[in-house]
Amino acid sequence: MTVTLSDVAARAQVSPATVSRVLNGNYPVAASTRERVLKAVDDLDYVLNGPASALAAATSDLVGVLVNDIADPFFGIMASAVQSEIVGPGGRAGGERLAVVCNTGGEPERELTYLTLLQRQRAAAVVLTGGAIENEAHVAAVAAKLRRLAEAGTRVVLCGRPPVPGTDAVALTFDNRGGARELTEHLLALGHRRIGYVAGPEERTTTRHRLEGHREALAAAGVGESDGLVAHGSYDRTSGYGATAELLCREPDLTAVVAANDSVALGACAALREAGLRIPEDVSVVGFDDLPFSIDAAPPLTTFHLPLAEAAARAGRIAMGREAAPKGRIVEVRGELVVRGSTGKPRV
Amino acid sequence: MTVTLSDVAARAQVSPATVSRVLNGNYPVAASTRERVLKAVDDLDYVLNGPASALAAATSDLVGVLVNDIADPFFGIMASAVQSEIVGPGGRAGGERLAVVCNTGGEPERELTYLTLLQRQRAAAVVLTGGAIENEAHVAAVAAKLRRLAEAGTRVVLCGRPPVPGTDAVALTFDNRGGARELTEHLLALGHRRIGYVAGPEERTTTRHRLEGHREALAAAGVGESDGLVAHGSYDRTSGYGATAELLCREPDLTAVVAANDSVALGACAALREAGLRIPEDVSVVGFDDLPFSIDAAPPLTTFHLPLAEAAARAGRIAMGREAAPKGRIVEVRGELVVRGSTGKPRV
DNA sequence: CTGTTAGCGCCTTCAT
DNA sequence: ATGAAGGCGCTAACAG
Repeated sequence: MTVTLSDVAARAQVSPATVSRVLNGNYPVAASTRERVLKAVDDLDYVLNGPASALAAATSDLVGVLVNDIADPFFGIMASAVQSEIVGPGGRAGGERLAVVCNTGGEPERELTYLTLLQRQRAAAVVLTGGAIENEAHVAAVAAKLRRLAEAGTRVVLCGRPPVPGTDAVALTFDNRGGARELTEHLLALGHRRIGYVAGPEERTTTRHRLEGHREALAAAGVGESDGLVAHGSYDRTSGYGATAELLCREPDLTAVVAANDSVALGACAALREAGLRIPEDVSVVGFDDLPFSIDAAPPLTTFHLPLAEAAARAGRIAMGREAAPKGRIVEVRGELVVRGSTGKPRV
Repeated sequence: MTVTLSDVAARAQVSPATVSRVLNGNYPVAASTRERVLKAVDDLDYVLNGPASALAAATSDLVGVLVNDIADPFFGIMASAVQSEIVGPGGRAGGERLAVVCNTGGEPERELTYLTLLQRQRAAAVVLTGGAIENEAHVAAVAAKLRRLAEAGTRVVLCGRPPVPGTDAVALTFDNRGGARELTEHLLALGHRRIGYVAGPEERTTTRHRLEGHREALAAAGVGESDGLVAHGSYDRTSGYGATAELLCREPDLTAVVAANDSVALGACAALREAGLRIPEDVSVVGFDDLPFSIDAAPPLTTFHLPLAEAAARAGRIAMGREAAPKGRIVEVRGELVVRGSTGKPRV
């Protein structure tokens, strides 16, 4: 049989209540008593029953982290940072709190399913990372879920996505629009005029904001954009490869490609190389996010650096109530243009 | 107040037990009754109380995944694959089961702490990924913990680490020794004789096995290895950069560098380039794992491909009892040498 | 197929 | 500072 609190109590010759108090450390207990209890715990190799505690106390030490795909470093970095900040009351790392990572794959239903599952677990907090899906019905459904979670005492923080109307979830947004603008301005300044854009999936805030930034820069420079120069795909290398090949077909005179993110940019580079084009001599390429591998790519990627780990760490602290929520409950996290070898003057 | 099972029962005019049965779907219930219950659930926006269920049923739908660092794609890929296979009884993806990702940072105490926390949660299964720490006391402690978990009904699967003596945890091991041997043989066949080795942290099975494979190849070729040609560090780019610079100092005539993994290899490449050496004309470099970014590196990395996602998916299925454990409870996952642009003949 | 009856193991007032 | 008692919300026999 599994050993329970009362077993420990019996062995330590105290009441179960006392053992509970020692274990939770949130109530005065005589030092000598504590010793005895701790010894009994040790002797019996006792481990608290989480579900029972959670049921009785009506709270759990689970923290949900929603990501599109944890295999993508963009999300891995954020998940890691959140995790490092959700240490328990003791303060020791690897502490009491457990991170529940949920791969939504960017699918609306799974996002909702996981939110429900987290609610079911009575999660202490939930951090939603990455861009949101921009579908009216879905946004409303998410808002409703977040409201329920909040009512149940779960703190909700968004990291990398815009605030959800109708909720008071804290939002740390990324400067997607500004970053994209800077990247395109960089290309324009170099003299590029025929610029292709490999966008992410439609109906995503990240996709839209980055594309808007790009268009703002073009408009400001008085450069018209033919729609033929934008191709949508998913946020991965394969998609970048395919979309770029397609773009090249439609517009062989392209001198630059703006990619939705770094992975897409690498796919774009591969496609360009296969078409016999050199980077950046023939075509310049820019990414977005500045993931660790960007600096080691061939050539190193010009991109927009997002402080993912810092932002997610902050999200984690806010989720834990260890840091006050920002004024107005929303903050934009700034990034920074990083110029490397993948961009240069256009060929003549 | 939060709505409970009995509220639903009352509204549907059935007993709580019946509601439980339709919600768990593991017991015959009349279609009409089910309808009524489901409607009540919907009307009331009812969400099951996970801790309460777990307590009553003595099992939870939490699955632990231990990783060194989820920000590292090596672990991210495995965590993602495990996650995709732990769908609940319903079979629908994004199902009932939740993955608890635990970043141990490769620290022994945190590994034990998380194992205890998972035991506390009455996790349905635990998957331990990546190499293990080779410290006698720690191995014994882990073995004891795994035994307790198993006793409590938690299925334990190791993915990428050797079996733990004294437990009957299923182990999917990686062919680290064979892979390293093949990589070094590849270099030897090209004519290299002065080969540096940038190893991972000491006291890790992965580090030791890879180093052993390397030495086997050298020995088989009758090439002596001076200890000055091995440098230890952690499994990341920075460490690879530093260790390579150091190696270069000790042995400027190096014609090849074997790195502990792909990230380390990229760091090595950076260090070599900064020393004015071309890859592979002056120095060849090989990595290990074949992470996605390896193909886009400059130059593309020659490495040893490990089917991480497949292996972890299998680990996930075994952990869920959806796939039978292999004979003898241990299987070696094979990899494959991938020759790319980072290796060539040594300079003359 | 459905209702009744006991707990699951712990936390938490309320006393002492 | 400690003990006693009730209940958190659900599941799992057991009847019927």
